Amino acid sequence: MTASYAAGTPWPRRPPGPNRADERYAQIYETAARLFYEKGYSRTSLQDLANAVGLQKGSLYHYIDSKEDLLFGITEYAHNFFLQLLEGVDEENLSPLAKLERMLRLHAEFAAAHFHVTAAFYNDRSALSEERQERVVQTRDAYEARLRQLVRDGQAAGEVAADVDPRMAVFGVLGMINWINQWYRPEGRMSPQEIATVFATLSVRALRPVCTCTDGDGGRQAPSSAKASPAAP
Amino acid sequence: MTASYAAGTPWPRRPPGPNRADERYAQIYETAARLFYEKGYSRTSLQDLANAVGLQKGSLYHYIDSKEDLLFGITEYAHNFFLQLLEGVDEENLSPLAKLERMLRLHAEFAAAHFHVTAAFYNDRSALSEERQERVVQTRDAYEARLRQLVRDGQAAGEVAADVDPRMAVFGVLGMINWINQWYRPEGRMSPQEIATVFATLSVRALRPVCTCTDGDGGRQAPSSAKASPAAP
Amino acid sequence: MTASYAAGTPWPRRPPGPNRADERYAQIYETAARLFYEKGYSRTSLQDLANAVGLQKGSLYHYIDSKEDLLFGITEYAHNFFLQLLEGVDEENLSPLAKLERMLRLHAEFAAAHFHVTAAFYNDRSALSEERQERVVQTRDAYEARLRQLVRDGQAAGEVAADVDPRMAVFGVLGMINWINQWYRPEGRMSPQEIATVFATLSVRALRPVCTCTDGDGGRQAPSSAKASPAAP
Amino acid sequence: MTASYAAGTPWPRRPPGPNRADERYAQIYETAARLFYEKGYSRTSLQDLANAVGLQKGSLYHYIDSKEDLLFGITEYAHNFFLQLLEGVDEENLSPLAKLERMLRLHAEFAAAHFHVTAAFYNDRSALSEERQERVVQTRDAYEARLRQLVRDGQAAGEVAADVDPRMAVFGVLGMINWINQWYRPEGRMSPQEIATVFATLSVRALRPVCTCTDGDGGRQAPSSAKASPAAP
DNA sequence: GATGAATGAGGTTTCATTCAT
DNA sequence: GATGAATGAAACCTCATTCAT
Repeated sequence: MTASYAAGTPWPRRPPGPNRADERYAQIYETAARLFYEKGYSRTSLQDLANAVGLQKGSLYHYIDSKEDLLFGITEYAHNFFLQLLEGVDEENLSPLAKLERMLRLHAEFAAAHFHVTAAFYNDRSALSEERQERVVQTRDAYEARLRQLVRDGQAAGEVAADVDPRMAVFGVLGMINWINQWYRPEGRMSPQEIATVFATLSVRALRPVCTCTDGDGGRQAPSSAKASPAAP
Repeated sequence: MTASYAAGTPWPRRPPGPNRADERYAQIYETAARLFYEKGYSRTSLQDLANAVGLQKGSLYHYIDSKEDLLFGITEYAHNFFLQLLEGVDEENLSPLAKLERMLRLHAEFAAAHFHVTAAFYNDRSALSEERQERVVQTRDAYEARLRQLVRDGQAAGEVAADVDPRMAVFGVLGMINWINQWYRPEGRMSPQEIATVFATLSVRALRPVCTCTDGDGGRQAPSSAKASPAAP
Repeated sequence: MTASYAAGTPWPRRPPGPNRADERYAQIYETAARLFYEKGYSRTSLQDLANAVGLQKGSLYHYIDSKEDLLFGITEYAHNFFLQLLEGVDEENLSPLAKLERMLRLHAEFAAAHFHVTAAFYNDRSALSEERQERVVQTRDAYEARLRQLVRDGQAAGEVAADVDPRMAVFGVLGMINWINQWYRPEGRMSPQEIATVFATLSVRALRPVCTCTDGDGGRQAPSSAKASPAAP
Repeated sequence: MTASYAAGTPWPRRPPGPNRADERYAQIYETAARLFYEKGYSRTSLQDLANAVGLQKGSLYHYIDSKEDLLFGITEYAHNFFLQLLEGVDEENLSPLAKLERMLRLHAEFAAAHFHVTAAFYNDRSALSEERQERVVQTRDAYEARLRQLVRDGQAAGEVAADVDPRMAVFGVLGMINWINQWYRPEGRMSPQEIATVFATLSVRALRPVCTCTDGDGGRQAPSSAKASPAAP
């Protein structure tokens, strides 16, 4: 797997061969992703979509069988990304934390580059059929399990602080990344790759063992630590 | 402001005086928050809500004027929390990073304790009227600005690594926290306070200056740093 | 079972208790039965029905959950009739042919008195869900099997001509009766009971052993018989 | 008219001359008849038909001008049969009851051999234009009138029981025959001709004068007669 | 306070039909 | 002859909301 995720045309096509209608498919799915991002899946009507692509409402049904197909097609894009990510990363010969960092970087880059897609993936999953939700959830769970394992491996290797709770740590770094679609704008200052680097770095810093030396007070003055008792009830 | 956020009955009441119907208001708003969380605001019908509280659909209109009122009431709960958080934290005499850590801890505790509320706040904001959205966004922006300022202050004080981008850092820690509603379950192993402590700690560790000493390998093995060139195109 | 089939209000009611909306239910189902009879189920729109009962299209959904419910409710009327008919007739102490005649008479009377219902039952069954179709078909088959058995019993008792094929005979008499809805009009000359008597009599005459005596020419001039060779290919 | 009805290619053709596309016409009309039989005219879409014949929906319009054309073409097949039947039977020199038996036999044979056609003819007539319906109804009425006249002639000749109501008798025998499409299957035990013979025989037996002699108990034990008072309320 | 009938706008979907290619 | 994109009307259905009781 390369650093960038760019499957050719990710959207479903009905006729298998090359087809001059492929542009329409892409146009429809891309517009749908944008509208779902802007208003939410349920608040986007097919009338909205038809208007945006310049078709009649009914004409959309040449390209889809149901509105849910649109959402599913979009979530499949993300789903397939995670599947590839799961397969790809183990091929490389890296330390656990390096692997983790690599996965998070790729994930974050994808989350920014395809923020419409990840927004649909996370916000409107409940609009998919039970069956389809389960598929998505299974892959998501496998992905999270892989990340947790890397954290544990990193702890065994001394790369990750022993007091880190792998579950919490993974929830935390995923939150950072999956939150990107809430604020990212393509016209913004930073590219998806730059954002990915920043977040991968922040994640690694959060996980690494706490420095205990004295030449610098970074570690000492941390105003509280994981051992700190929780705030008063 | 105390460590825990617990405004008495946060839900709106139409008749201003005390009223034996207050329970109904609370029941309706709490049930709505749960349903919105489970299915999304738009996919939850007032019939669903009426069924869940044991009323007829029409009877709900004794308690609300519109469906949006429910969503607004719920988001107001979060909104008011942020307003209080903004006011409260400066009263304390703490270093910037300590203040930041305190805000994040309170925020995270709220995010877990009221995960239904924060989910509605972030996922269904686009269903509010323009006017109401703007109000919410303004407060959110003020909150984020305050956090960024604390990061910058921390950098000035040497508590926060100089190479941290305040915008990215704040987006990152907010993502961690606002993601809590995606995985938190009240019946889970950790209490909101414990979760809050963990995330506050992780955040602080991510922000603090990188340790450069040699007595310990925490710093050396960081597999990449913020200066690392982004992944290849 | 009495000779006439008159269950009080045959149409479904949602709230179980007595209800002032029962009239509406009856009005809607009766109008639906009439419209389905006139134009067929598929060619009758809910708009047609709404217009006919003076409601808005959407208001019909207070009384039904789907258009198919209307068809199902109507076919249930016939379905229940056949179930009662199956149970009821054996209680009487009659000869096989007398029982058969009694069932056919009751069936024919029902077919005329409720010609809207039987028309829907037979013409639009394919619009019901698979599940519901199967239910109906099972009962229909049980009913036909009972009639065939009565024909066979009649043959054993010498009441029915031995050369009669029970399957064909039952198909024939059912055809007679189920065809009633094609021509019956309530304002016509004959009442359902009169029609039922005529058809029961015709059926019995068709089944009885052929007379072979000579005092009368009834038997002799039958222009062909079951033994006649089929028409030329 | 021969005993079997087999007009060469009954389906309409647009280009009047002979044409290698005739097979397509036949295929389309026959498939349509089958589909209409299985699901009803209104519930069969042109997409269903196109799929079944291996064409695209739009391509059907090379062969038809409208969906109704298909139904009309099919009903015309039956319509023409009845016209031929009306013309043909009087040429023969037979007694009234023999003529009647002959017509019913031919009708029944047609009804079985072309059960798809007769099903469409009777079930979906209401989907034709007013004009076309009227044409069909006129022919049907003429046909029924001819049958009634034969019954009356048979009564005058003493071949048919005097107490038979010609209208009812004709409705009855037509019901038997027109019901055939509800149960006939080509792979069944009996051929259309055998079925036709059975039903013609049953009809004749039902109509003939009741035997009043004593050598045999066929007549005496008829459990009720046309004079019997109708069943109790 | 509560009901439930009724509304009316708008949602997703189907489908016969047209037409440029 | 055949395609398949596109249309537009109309279908079934949902639902927030109103209101007389």
